[in-house]
Amino acid sequence: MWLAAAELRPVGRDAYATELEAAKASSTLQLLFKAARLLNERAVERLRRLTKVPVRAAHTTLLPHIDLEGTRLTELARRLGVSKQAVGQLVDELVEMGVLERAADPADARAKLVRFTRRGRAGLFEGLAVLKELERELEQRLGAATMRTVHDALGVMVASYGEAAPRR
Amino acid sequence: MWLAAAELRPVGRDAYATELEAAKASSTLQLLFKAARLLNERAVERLRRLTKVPVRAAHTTLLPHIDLEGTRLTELARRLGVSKQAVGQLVDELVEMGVLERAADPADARAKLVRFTRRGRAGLFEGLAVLKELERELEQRLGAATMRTVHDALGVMVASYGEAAPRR
DNA sequence: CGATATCGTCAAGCGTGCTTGACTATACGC
DNA sequence: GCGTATAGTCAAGCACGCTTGACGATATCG
Repeated sequence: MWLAAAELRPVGRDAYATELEAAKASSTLQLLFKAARLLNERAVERLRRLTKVPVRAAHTTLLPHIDLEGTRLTELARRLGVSKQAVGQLVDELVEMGVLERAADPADARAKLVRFTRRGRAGLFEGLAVLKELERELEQRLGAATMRTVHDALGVMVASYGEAAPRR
Repeated sequence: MWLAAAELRPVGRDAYATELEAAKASSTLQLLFKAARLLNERAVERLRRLTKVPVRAAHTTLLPHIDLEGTRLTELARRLGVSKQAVGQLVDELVEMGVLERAADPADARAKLVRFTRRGRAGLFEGLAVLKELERELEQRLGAATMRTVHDALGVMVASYGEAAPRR
């Protein structure tokens, strides 16, 4: 759109040449943002349609941090970098949906272990299957070698820019 | 974390083998989401520190759709796929920050053209510079060839999964 | 001219994802 | 046993990014 704009203004074009150059040079990151947003939308959309569970992005962020034997709320909050109350609400919703359950922690009577229900585990498989399916589609378009390069590059990016700062 | 969990449960490990496989296979997309989130955070953070303008993600989504000669509110809403009222509020904030201004549209007395102020254009340069800087950092880590492969792959992803559905 | 559509704005409200503060129950160190 | 820290919950509230509805002003078409 910037390019189009500049083309409409023959006067002053030179003044914006640098700008356009910069815009073009920066497009890899803009592409990254856009690609992530689009793929995330597609994944959540497919999963919702598949499982009839009104799962949201916040839930899918939470789920991978739950260990199979169960994880304490406080620990989840620590891993996510948010308050335990915030996580508590997400867990409430997922319990309501039949995905998670709370069990007493045998090691500590104050604590409860948040863990998957049988149905939750099944849904998890479906969720992973959805991601896998999207990845297969991408791999068909991109080729295995490119896919691998992209994978490794993304790994480097994540490693370079670190994790969410832990809270309190 | 799934891996660690499975390792703690020697019994039942086979039952989760498929799951773990799926989780590993799906990690390219998870990496994509994480990389996009981290890089976006860094970019907004640097820009804010640099310009002292409390710019948010919603603003940076809006700005690239504003043509240099100015763009109507309705047109911006159409391009973004949201209501004109929503865009109006973002524009209000950016006007308050001194980044944008509203000018009468000579072609239509009902309409106003949203466009950059001088200072806004300067800030835009800085914003692009920040992205460019982040990209340079990445390119140093990844190498030019990989960077180019990633760029093209992201382009394919965006093209494959299309644009935001236009509203009304 | 008049009917109708469009541009921008005012107002109110909602869902999401968080926060802080306060409180109970249990654990643990001295 | 007692003081203090920790796990989870209840409650209230906030910022953000949106929405819908209504309206005045201007444009456009017949």
